[in-house]
Amino acid sequence: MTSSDAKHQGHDHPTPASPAVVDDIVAQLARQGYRDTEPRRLVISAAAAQGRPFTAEELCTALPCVGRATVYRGLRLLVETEQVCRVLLEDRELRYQLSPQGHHHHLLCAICGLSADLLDCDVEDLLRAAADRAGFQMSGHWLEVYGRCGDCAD
Amino acid sequence: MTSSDAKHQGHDHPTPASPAVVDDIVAQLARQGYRDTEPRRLVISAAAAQGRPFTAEELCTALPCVGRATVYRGLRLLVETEQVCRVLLEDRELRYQLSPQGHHHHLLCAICGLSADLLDCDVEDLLRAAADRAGFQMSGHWLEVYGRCGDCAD
DNA sequence: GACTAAATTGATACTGTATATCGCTATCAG
DNA sequence: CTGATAGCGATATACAGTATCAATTTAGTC
Repeated sequence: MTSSDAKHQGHDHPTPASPAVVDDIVAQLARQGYRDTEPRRLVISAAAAQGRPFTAEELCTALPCVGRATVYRGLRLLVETEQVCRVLLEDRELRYQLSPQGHHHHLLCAICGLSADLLDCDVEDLLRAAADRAGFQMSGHWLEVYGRCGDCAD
Repeated sequence: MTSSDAKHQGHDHPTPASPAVVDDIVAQLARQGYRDTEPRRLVISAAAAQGRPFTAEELCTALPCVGRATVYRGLRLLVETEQVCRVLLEDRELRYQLSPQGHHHHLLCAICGLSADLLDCDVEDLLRAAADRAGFQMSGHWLEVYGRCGDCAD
């Protein structure tokens, strides 16, 4: 498995974020007019170090030197610029995860929290057709899939 | 269109709930050991009177004589007994809607809030297969589809 | 119809998540 | 260097939903 794999690593402890990843994201933001600041880099770095979807509060705890509001603002910016996507658990808890690959869905392990990306699944067309039949013009959708990953399966 | 149609009526004003519908739900609850109480009936009646997905707070406002906690408890009970299902808007606002038909998904109009049920869409199998390919054992999913209904389309 | 145990209610306090405010600071183009 | 301003952080606030608990209501039983 490589770091470019769709599956997000299942380590229990965050792995240190590669500086290159952080630099890359900062560069993306700079291209859109956003400044390169220390707190923002810390947020990006901490986000990148998570092995699986994380909550905003978890980042706040991991970054006691960065203000809560700044963590939330940073995450919001990363979502808006599509560097990070939001993941919804079954209990409606909102989590985040670094993934710059554009629109996709997630497989979430209910046991260990591991996330894998569903890249090869074309629900889009199916939904659009079903929407058509109901007289709707589809514009978007929200989909999360829950289950057990290989390691946590019975 | 009949009242048993999958599409929920798009009236702007709540239509009075048929007492038969309320009685039916109360009977379902009674079968499971839940008491027939006045506040509970009011919650059910108000929920049934909504033409489209509604929030818990909207019910609270519609029922000033019923305590907030009771409205929330009533809704939770109705969800647990599958008389009402939960709907998630694009902004993550949680809404509810009467629909006793078991598992299904929703088409939500982003303009007028109208909801239609997606009954003839088999995403299940597609998702399960994709999950399999990723080494996951699927146990559930959350899906909402957004768009514009016939009346609100361009 | 009265009685009793248990379910239910409602006022209120509380929790957790997220945003708004606003004076101060850091960034960066010129 | 320097000024305009994006960004910061401490804090207040907003909001949805749950917990608490004494008082009430229900649904059977006598």
